[in-house]
Amino acid sequence: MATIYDVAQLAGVSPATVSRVFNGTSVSSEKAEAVRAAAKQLKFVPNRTARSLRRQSSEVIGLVIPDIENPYFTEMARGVEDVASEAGYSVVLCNSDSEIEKESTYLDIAIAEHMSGVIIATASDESSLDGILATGRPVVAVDRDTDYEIDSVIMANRAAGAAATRELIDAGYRRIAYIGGPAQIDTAAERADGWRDALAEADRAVESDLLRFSTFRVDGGRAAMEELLALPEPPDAVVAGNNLIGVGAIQVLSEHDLTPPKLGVAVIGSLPFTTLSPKAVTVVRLPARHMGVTAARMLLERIRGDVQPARTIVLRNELQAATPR
Amino acid sequence: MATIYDVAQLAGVSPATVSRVFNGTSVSSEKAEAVRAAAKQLKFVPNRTARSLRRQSSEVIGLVIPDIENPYFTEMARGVEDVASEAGYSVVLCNSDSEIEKESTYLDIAIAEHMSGVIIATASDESSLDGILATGRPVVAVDRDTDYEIDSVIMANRAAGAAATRELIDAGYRRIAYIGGPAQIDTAAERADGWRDALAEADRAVESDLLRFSTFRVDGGRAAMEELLALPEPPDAVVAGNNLIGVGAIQVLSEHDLTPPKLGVAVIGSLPFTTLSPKAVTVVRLPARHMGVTAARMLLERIRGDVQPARTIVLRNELQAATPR
DNA sequence: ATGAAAGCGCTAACAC
DNA sequence: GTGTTAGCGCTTTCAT
Repeated sequence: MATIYDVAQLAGVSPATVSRVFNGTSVSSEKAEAVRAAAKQLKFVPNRTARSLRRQSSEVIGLVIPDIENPYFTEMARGVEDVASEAGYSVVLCNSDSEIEKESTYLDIAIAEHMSGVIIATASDESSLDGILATGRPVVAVDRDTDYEIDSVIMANRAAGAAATRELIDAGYRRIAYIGGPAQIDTAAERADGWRDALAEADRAVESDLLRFSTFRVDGGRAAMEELLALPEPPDAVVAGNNLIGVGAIQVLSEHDLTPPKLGVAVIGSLPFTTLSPKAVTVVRLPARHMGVTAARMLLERIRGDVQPARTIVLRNELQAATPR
Repeated sequence: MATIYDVAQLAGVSPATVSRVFNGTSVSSEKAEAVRAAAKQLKFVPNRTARSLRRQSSEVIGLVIPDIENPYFTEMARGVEDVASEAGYSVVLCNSDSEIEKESTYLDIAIAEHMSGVIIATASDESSLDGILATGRPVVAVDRDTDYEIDSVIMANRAAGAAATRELIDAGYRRIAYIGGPAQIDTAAERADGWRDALAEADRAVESDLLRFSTFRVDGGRAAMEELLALPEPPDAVVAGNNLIGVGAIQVLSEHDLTPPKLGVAVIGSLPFTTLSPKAVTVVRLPARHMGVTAARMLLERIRGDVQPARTIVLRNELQAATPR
């Protein structure tokens, strides 16, 4: 691997000049040309490690998400990546797997690798950002809000839960259940609150039997749906608290020959790769990519030195209603 | 941020001793204790950048994939990650978006960041690994083979194509189309060869009208399926060259009220998050996670200095047949 | 505008 | 077993 010394020697200049050429500071155009030619000839690639060590920062941003196999998060990752790479930053994707330990390891890596900043969808409300924030690096929370005074981009979860539920009410369903993620995750709780809101608003009883907190994964949706169907008085409709729960629930319904809209289904979040008719299921789309884009922009502003007070941006969701039955 | 010098001073030892404690070389237990105590007190985190610069390597492996939104690749990423983190390595996920330029940027980053090795599903057969291989870093190819003499883990693509097709033949379908990815991507071409094999084996004519090369994405599957249905003599079954093509094709079929098995469908790769009855579609499962696991193990062996000749591992696929109609 | 030189934090010879 | 020291490749004062 060629270094700036090799390039400097070949170009007949000092290493400092080579560095300047690659950092856009003023260099006479002849020397700059010579340096570029030499660099090309030697296939010189600047050593980022050395640069980071010297500068105490690197043009890398960390993106920590709880489930890399969830299309909601990969869609968000795309948004982050597009903005970041546009600005010359690369994105390191870290999968915390919803485990606080893994999450904290990745956060340590972010510090140790001198990453410029971090965008994180926390694994739980126990997640600690103390270490990374102590280094002064900017951190932006996405999807899930935190107790820290940091920028965050979240969804209108309560409104989404209410909109989904309302849609099923309007379609004429009577007993509407709700399957959410883990109760201790705020987004799950808020969406469930929205479900309650909509039921109350329509003067419906809120039966605790019909409220299920599960996992934000397909198997969670499956298990909860099975339980609901086994109830003495099963529901005639269900709100799925996220995309994967929706998939699991619909799978179970199909197996029981209750494919929607036989049993009404509304999903908070897009149904990934669905092969279902879009008319059969109500979808409250969450703008995941947009969330990523917004978070990345905020982070870049902070990296560039913006010091205004922490902002929280709440993204509106879009209702894609099924046709009433 | 505390450095080893701070720790050394507090513990009353030399920086080298601190380094030794953190690298597991022999240090008297009293001093080791003192160092650990000092490190804890100062919240010392070893600076990976400095370590990498010095060691000319870092415990990070790069994983370059062409589509982060494709569950096939994220499933593979999980496999890689599980093995890597077990061995103390972290994984940096890079999305080339099937673009050679992005791919080569990420490869440059891998070099510049001193990553220990790279696992790559190449964007195309034009992909150049010259740069990264010149550095002596191990590279393992996954999913798509390369012209380089490197380890690779690939699927039995031709066999998968044949198995999928054979299943439709056995189920009694007469005109079986094939929708594959871009013809210049080997995996796409090989799977199509399998389709030809199976047709020939059954003494069926191979009509070029029924062979479509598209993209490996949902929209590609949709477009090709629409074209096939618009044919004067449309097919009565179709083989989808990958998971996303399968999703697109089934979407179009559902819209035309031809939901499988009305029109037969076989998919090479798992149908992600499907809500379809598993009986309706033949799936030739590709062991993506296993591919990731295998590739990661091979890479780690190479990183540890294994110098045996390049190996190619071909993974068997599993047939999950639909019930014959 | 350019060069000389110090130093980012760590590791690995090399001495003792 | 432990300390001293050079140096990984780069950026950035400070002179010139």
